[in-house]
Formats: sequence, structure tokens, C-alpha cells
Amino acid sequence: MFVHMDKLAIMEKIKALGGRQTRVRKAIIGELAKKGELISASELLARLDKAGEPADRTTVYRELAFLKKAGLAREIVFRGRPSLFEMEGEHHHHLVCQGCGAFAPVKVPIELCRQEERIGKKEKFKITSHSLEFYGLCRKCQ
Amino acid sequence: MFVHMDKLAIMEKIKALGGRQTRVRKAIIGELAKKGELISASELLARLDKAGEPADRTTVYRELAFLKKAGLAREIVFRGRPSLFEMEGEHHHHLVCQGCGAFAPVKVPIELCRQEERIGKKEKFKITSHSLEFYGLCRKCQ
DNA sequence: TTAATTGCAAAAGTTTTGCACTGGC
DNA sequence: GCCAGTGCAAAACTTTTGCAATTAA
Repeated sequence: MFVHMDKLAIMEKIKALGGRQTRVRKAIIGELAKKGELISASELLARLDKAGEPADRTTVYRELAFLKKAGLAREIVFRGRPSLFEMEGEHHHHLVCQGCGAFAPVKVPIELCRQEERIGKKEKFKITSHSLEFYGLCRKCQ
Repeated sequence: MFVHMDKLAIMEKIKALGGRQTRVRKAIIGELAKKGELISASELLARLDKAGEPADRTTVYRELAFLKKAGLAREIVFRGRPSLFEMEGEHHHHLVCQGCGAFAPVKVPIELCRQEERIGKKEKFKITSHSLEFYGLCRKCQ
């Protein structure tokens, strides 16, 4: 649904930051890209195992932190659940079902970026990003 | 800065839900209201101690869950820090400084509620609430 | 070589659970 | 007397840290 950077561009960016091309790193990026949507560190860990590319829990957390710092992955938090991650791509938000826990990506037709600028100027705050997530009930849980 | 329900109305709502008026509950609501803005469970615990109204950590968490369920308090999560709570009041969002960790309340001049309705209808999702928080650098940290 | 990366063990921190006791109404 | 509310101990989890061993470049 959303366009991501290709692997070449990703590795390029990593190299530019002094990062190396390792088995574990490639596996993590691969799983993150394959999933396409939000995934927790624990789920990622399980998927790596299943894919025959096992990695340590600590390594997964460290790699996610690295990818975030590199601007290649995004972390999102929802009330009452662990942090979720996804590869950076087209700007979007999420609908979270408070019944079954499912979530769906959604594009918001609001020019929040422009609003960001306005609010930042007014509050003398240099805004660099925002998080906007919707909570409710999905079709099944209503 | 923001208007909250008065204590009478709060206790009324609690009673209607079968809740009781206890020493600890009153103290927690008092601290939450006194602070006025976001506060973590741990900070709340410390403030209760300092105020001579000590309570157990578990009790604090349970009370916060109760107040949330009663619609009297709101929980907000930010990346990389524990949940924060505040009494329900006028609808607003927050600016979070990634430098020093400070946050400031802010009203957003976007009619998100109307957007909610539109998005919900389109996605067949019954949206009940949203979270919108801005990340960046405060005046001091720029 | 040599600095980034990894795994393991342990710690830190938040939040939840079980259970017996207390106290509002 | 009930049953909500409370404290205590322990557990469940997520996430981080320290350190020695590995490995990509």
C-alpha cells in the first residue's frame, strides 16, 4: 500500500552513516519491509526465527534504534501496547481497534505539516514531527 | 490553563459508577488536578508522598485505570517514556521537546473531530478518539 | 587492523496480578 | 455485612546496559 525505499538506497544510507552490511541487519530490514506495516520488536524477533534468520532480542532493539536514527524506520506508540515499528515511507497515520487490537494505515487529508509550521512559530517551538493516531472500533468489533 | 470538572461533579460520576469516596482516591484526584498537566504514575506517587497522602504504587495504577474508564482522566503516551495522565478537560494536544523532555499543552486549530467522522465513514471504522502530539525542540533546546 | 556488530547475562523500569485485609456505605 | 478499595509480594514484560567475542570493510 505504501511505497518504501528500495534496498539499494537503504544500504547506501547505512553505509553513508558508517554502518555495515551484516546478515542480521539485512534480515531485520527484510522482515520489516516484508511485513509492510507496524510490527513490535517481539513479533519481529519471532519472524526472524521463523525465517531461519535468528537474532538476539538485544540486537533487534539496537538495530531498530539504529534504523530510527538513520531515518529509515519509524516508531509508533499506542496506549497499552509495546512500541511498533515500520520502514519509513509515504506519510500516513493509523486507525487502532480497541476491540481486537487490529490497526489499519490511513492517509489523513489534513495539511498537518502546514499547521505544524504555524503552531511551531506561535509557540516558539521547532516542530520536527508529529504523531496522529485514531482509536475506535473496526467493522468486526462494532 | 484548561478547565476541569469540579470535585463535586467528579465524585458524582464516581458514585454513579458504584465507586466510593476514599482517602486515597481523593488524594490522587487532588494531585492530578493540582498539577493540571501531564504526570506519570511515578511522579504522582512521589507527589502523594510529599503531600502526606501516601499510597501504594499498585493502587495508583488501579486508580488511574479507574479514572480512565470513568472518562475522568486521559492517558497519553510518548515515544520512549512512561504513560502520562491528566484529568479530562478541554480538548488539547501537546508539544514535546526531544531535547529536555519538557512538554507544553497546545490547542490545535484543526477540526479534527469532523475529519474523524469523515475518515471513519470511509474506512468503516467507528472512531472514538485520537491522539495528536508534536515532537521537536523547545526554545531553550534549539 | 579496527571499529561496528552481536550475543549473553543481568539490570532497570513500568505495569499487572493474586490474595488477604480494611473500610465505605 | 457486602463489596469496593488497598497494600504487599511477586510476576510479567518491555527495553537498556555492560562486556567479551565476532566479523565486515
